[in-house]
Amino acid sequence: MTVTIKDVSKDAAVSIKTVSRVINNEANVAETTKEKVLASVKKLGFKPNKSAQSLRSKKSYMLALLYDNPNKSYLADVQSGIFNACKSTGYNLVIQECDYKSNELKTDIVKFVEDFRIDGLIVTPPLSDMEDFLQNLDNHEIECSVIAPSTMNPESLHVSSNDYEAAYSLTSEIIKHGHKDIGFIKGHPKHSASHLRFNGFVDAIKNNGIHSNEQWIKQGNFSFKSGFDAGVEIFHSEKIPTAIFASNDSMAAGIMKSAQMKGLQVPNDLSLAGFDDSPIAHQIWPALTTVKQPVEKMAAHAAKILIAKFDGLAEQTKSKEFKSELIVRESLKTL
Amino acid sequence: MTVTIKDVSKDAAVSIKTVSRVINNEANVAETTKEKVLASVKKLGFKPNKSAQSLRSKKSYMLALLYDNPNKSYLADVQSGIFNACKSTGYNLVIQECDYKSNELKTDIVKFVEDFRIDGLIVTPPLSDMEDFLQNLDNHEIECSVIAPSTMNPESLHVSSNDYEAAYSLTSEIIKHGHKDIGFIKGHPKHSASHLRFNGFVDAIKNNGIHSNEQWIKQGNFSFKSGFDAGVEIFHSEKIPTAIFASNDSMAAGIMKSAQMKGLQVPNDLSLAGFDDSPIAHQIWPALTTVKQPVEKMAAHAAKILIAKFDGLAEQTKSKEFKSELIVRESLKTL
DNA sequence: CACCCTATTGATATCGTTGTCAAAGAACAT
DNA sequence: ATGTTCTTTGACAACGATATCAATAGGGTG
Repeated sequence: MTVTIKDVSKDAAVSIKTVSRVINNEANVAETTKEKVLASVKKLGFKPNKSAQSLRSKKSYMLALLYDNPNKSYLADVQSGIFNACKSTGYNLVIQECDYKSNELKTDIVKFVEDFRIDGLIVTPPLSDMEDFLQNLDNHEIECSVIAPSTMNPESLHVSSNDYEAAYSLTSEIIKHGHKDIGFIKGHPKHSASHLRFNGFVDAIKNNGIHSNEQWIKQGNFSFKSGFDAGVEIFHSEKIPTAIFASNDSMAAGIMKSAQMKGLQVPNDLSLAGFDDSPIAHQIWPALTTVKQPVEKMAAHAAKILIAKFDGLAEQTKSKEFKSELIVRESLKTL
Repeated sequence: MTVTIKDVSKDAAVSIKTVSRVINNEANVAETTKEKVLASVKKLGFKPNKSAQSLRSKKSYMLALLYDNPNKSYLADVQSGIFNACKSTGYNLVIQECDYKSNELKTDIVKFVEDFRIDGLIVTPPLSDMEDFLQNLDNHEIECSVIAPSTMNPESLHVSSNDYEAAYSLTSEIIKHGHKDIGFIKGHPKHSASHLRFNGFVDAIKNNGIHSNEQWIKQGNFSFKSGFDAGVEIFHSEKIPTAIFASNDSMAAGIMKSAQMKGLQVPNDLSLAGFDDSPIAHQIWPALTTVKQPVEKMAAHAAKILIAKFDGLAEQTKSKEFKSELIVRESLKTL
């Protein structure tokens, strides 16, 4: 019925151990033997039994995605990227939602990994920004690949994006459109991306000789509501900015709502920019000027380097920084 | 180190087979023996090894989610529900993206299930509407639980929502607000939900003695763009409706954009309603009147009844219809 | 009391792989 | 020719659970 390693070994007239060596790409197998075995594998349509491999080798062939991020679109992209990377590797993905504020987080995750014998973790913000959490994983010798960590340990596996540069260039773009009175909504303080984006904004402002108004700089948390609230506050002040840069699209949408409720027209009375290019960016009117990160590619790469570490692939799969892309849409007007 | 069934059997002074019987809830184990074993299991913190179970019992303890749906928010909710249902059961979820238009879909999925020894499938729209696809799974004796199927075979496992009733009552609500000139944007023709929603609309219109204008009824496909295009067409006609009911929120957002570009104010010049209560529904201004389905709960139930079938749980977990909730927001105005 | 039946329990084979270790052969140095 | 090392290969045990089937104990029946 189902074809096993034994069938292959008979067909190829070698021992089962030799077949095992071939399918695991082990060294010291004669080239001719290898070909013979591979031919039989193909002919019989042999697929190694995951459970048996897993049982004997004490590997689960399962990666886990750790997240605590309410952004569904981001999560979907991350997942999609990882799945694609896993597709032909024999690894599977399980998803684990976390609570980054929980006191038991560290022990819970260690327990989770041990209970399910997870081979490796892929960690997303804001968990990727928690030094002690990552350190704890390291102490327990749990392999992981980190997406957008705050500090990039050259030893650890990670992928990052150029948030600082992207925020800098988006800010410059806003300035190029003639804006001098620019507000900024910060992201969730626990996400390192928030600080990178803010720093990019501040430096661009400074280097263009523009003075920033503290009243127009508000703390948000990446949620629509926090953007809305920030907007309400800003539009309540005596003088309002001509442009606002929100650290993500949800908050930008929140600002747009508060502006429209106040009777302000975007972009005529107020220019607006977001970050992430989430679906909402082009589903509202006017569509948002924003920055698109290759989230899916980043996640795929994070998975690839993790798997490469397990399977010892010689490929040049290393930690890497990805470039974002500026997307200028209707919400930004030239003064 | 890791504690096995052997350790438990020693500790409880019974055979390993008896331990196995207890952890699998098999019949014919004396109550006292059972308690003794469970005490040891707890004391030692024993967790059965998935791979070993899987190898011997020829079950993978893996469910797969089949989808071909661009709606990330819907997908995230479905996943989330399934994960919650799996949490304490020992089952894991793998996600499989499909192309419902592919000719090889049927064979690909059968191959996928056999290769990975998937125990059961959870099928989402539009795959759940493809009779022959489902029939093929049945022919291959592949277990599955279907979310929102077009025809509800009482033998099959499924969960459904009351799309027809919800559309009927949302339409009635619009009418109650004084609207008589109402447009409708149909959803993707391959989704049975599209027809249910349309039928609900049509019947509500009829039963309230209102005449529908064919020009205001457009075919969409659930995408933002199709809504936008439909809006452009409708607003191009000599007389425009006072309200439009779009079969989902994305399309409603598309209409809103086209309305705003045409200089029409929502809800003053045009009332709008969507369906799904996706994030965008409250992230645009004015926020959308819509219908919220308990997607997460539905998906969780779909997983539960599937798992119950495998594990033979006696619970009253059966196919079930879930009720939707009407959410009235700013986009609907009383004339 | 002998007999049968049922409920409970355990000894052992088994699932399909990889790990261990030793053997055989090739290659090379002495 | 002999010893040494390295490459290639295979026999068999092991991973940790469940399946099979037989053994035992207890209860009811004639």
